[in-house]
Amino acid sequence: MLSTPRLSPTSYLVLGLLARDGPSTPYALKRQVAATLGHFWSFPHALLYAEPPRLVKLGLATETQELQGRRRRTFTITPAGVSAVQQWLLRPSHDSTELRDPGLLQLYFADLGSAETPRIIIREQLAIHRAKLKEYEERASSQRSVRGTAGAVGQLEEWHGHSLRMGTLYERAAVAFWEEMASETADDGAAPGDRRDEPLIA
Amino acid sequence: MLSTPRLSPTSYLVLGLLARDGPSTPYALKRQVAATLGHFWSFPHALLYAEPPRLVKLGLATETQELQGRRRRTFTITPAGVSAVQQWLLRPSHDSTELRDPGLLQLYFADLGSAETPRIIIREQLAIHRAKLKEYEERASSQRSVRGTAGAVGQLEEWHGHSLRMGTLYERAAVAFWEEMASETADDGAAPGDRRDEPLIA
DNA sequence: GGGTACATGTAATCAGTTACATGATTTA
DNA sequence: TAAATCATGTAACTGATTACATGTACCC
Repeated sequence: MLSTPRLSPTSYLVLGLLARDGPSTPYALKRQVAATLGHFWSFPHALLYAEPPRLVKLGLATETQELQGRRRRTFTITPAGVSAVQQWLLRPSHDSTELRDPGLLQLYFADLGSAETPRIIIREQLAIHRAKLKEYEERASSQRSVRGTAGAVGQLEEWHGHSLRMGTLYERAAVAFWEEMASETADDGAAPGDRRDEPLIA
Repeated sequence: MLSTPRLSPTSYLVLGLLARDGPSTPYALKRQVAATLGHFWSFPHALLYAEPPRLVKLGLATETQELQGRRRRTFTITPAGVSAVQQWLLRPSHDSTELRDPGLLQLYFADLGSAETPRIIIREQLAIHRAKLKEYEERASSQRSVRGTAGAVGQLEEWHGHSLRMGTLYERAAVAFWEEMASETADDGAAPGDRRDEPLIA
């Protein structure tokens, strides 16, 4: 397989799902994504309808369509597709993580607002990230309890769980970050720039 | 100011920089971004050339161009632009953080490769994130030492520092995550799915 | 004075996003 | 059977990415 013109993360997402779950409709992909990576890496459903046809054009998948009823389109990965994923798996992604946080962007510009602006932003973001963290942790504990009754889960689910674990760790870091911001901005009247670093021996 | 048609994060980035730094060329914006948010939220330079003209069309900025030499284009924020930023600052961003990590995507599909695939991915990602973390921490400590000699820095630089601090926290979380993955995959022969959760009392 | 790195910009493409639209199923 | 929700898809737009291209300053 000579280098197919650069595939995007979206391409590999779709290829990977097709490889793992077998022939799928875009809707099935959507479901799968929403339950896992979709929590912190959004792939709007239109993307998952648009990507498979691209893969077909590249010979990495094939398409069949129902003739009656919903006329669902089902996509199947080709051997070329499988080998594309496998090669990609072994090619280290040097593209670094994109951490696109609108709240952080606001904080970055907080000095352009009024004196209360930073506090408002921080309070909001703290609430948002705490909620998200809680959601992750609840999901994790419900997973665990299912496993508790049913015994060990397969390796597949375990890998799925990993992505959420990263999400959890990120949210924990985010909560810690915003809490730190909150304490620096606590209304002792001092603006963040006024304090010393390491005010206490850590 | 009636609702300008939805502005993107990029719009606010540019508006914010124009508001803070005064009239700027796209190149100046590029420099500024590269030194701060650009570390974890990429804004390719072409974007920073494309966005200001959009803002001009919306009446949020104005443009002047040198007539000789490099014919640089300089953009200035308008009062409408300033008020747009300020309103945005007070409107909580409910859009949640996008955490787009290609390495994590690979891990998610690691089971599609060979038996060694997970280990390879994990090793690579661990190296990458450790390097990035080190870079952040060195940058932070050099900042501190500058401050140590020159006294307190302005509030501006402090806010700038915040974004990098979030970057640092994220990288720490990432390193912790990949280390955890590494230890789960340590070659005791067990695949991750085979182990119990909480094998030891933590 | 020639090379190298910085500075500056545009054009073409393509991916991602929003919006729209409708068919099928479930539930009240 | 009406309402609500799930399922399925397309079209239009526009923002993001890549690639190209050239000018200017600095270094040896």
